[in-house]
Amino acid sequence: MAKQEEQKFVTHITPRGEDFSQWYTDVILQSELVDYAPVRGCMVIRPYGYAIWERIQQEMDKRFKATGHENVYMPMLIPESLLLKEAEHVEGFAPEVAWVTQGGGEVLQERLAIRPTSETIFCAMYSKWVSSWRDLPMKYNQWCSVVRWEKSTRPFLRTSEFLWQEGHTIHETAEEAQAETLQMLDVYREVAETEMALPVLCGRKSDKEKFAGAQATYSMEAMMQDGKALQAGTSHNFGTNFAKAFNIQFLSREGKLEYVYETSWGVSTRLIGAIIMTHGDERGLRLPPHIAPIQAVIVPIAAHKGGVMEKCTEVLQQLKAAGYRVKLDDRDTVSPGYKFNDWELKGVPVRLEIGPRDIENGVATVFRRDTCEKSTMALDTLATELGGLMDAIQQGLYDQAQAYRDAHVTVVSDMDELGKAVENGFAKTMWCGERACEDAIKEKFNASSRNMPFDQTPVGDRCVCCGKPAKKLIYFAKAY
RNA sequence: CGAGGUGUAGCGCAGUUUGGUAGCGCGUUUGGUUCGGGACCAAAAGGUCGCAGGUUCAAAUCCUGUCACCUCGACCA
Repeated sequence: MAKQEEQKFVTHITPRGEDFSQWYTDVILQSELVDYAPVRGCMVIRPYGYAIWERIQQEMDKRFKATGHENVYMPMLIPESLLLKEAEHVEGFAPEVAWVTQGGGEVLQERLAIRPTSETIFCAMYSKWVSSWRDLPMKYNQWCSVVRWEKSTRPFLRTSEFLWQEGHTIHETAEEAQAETLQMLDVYREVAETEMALPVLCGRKSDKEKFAGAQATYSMEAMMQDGKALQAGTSHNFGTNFAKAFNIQFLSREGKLEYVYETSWGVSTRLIGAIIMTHGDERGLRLPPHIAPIQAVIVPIAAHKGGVMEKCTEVLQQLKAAGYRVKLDDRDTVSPGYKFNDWELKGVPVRLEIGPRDIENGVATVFRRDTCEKSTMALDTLATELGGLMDAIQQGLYDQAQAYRDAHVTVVSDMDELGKAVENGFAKTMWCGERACEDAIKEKFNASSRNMPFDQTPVGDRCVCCGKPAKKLIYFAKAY
């Protein structure tokens, strides 16, 4: 296609290569995922954006249930005294907590925190609910929003209030808690890879980067198209830290009073940001078929002509019956060309054009969003052929993202190389395990340690920063 | 909190240097013709120029103050 023609499609989005932030903002606003709220640092999630979140919820929830978890709901307001019980936890969250100090015209005796996370209130309830080893494990999850008063915000990636899921579990033994921690990280990885087509790097966080109050934090890290890292999900093992602070005890099989072992894990609407910044292109979003709220859109051509709308409706019913999420764009106020661009911007994986010419030939013109290629498919076998196409798009997006990620991970062994590597991706390197070296890298390159992968096959024997004997294989990157 | 920037129609902006009738593009409304890659013609609606003072015959424009938002740092999923 000629260059000028190509340009026509994207006149209203800042080209991705020029200013990635601006591209991101243009895409999320113009595809009607979000709008800015009249509240500091908050966003409004519009129907199309929320539909993506619902898809993620469905996929996650399915797996939570399958691994024996149940959904509950905890209050949004947490008494200050409760929040203060675990010292590290308070220290970590205090600066970004929002407080309620009065209600109904009265000043409260004890101010209430708007939850920045719900460990404390889950702990308060668990201490009440557990008395015997027979009560364990307790594996609860909640879908809710939390508030963190961040200094700077960006839709989906960091907002003052955000939607998420937080699982909180308590167990009889350390081994069980560790297994739960790793299992849930693996659930996240599996959903990210198979449903969202996001390749992720899983591993353990350094002590500097771990969750406030955790014994160990594990994360999955995704790479955005500007080379920056996005922490896409975390799973924490608290050991007995919180149990001791909140006095969550049970009588063991041996009749002894013991503390429970606790975990928590969460993913947020940040995942939507990850999908956008991983798969998006010059025309806007590209949604993987598995999580796309609309998998195929039917655009009638010359809709006023006899038989066109009838055929479109027929195909709609046929595909719906086959289990696809399909939409017929029957707006009569805009031209087909406008619709093409509109749905491409919104990332719908497949577009079916049906006009007089197609009907005459018994076909639909099929446009796939990932490659922007057009072909035709026979109308009578459309429902089955579409399945193969969806799979190809799902896989294509994953492969493309993985190839990009792999091409932007650089193995480095000294600080100069590390500095260059984090300019356009991740640095994979060796580390002595000292906080001082992480601080130095942060100071020098504004990059942080992402995680230490489970596969610790060394790429050297010296710390990239201090040169002392290395203890860990680790990733460094600039992060969102 | 440090440094920079921006506030004019629903959105994006011009106008501010040199004070003098409030402008443009997109969108919206109505009618008509169109419909295989962001259609066209005609008509119309839409503004306390962020807010408060001041200077002036006259302020979007000059002066003072103030508020909000954005970008980059520090902090974070």
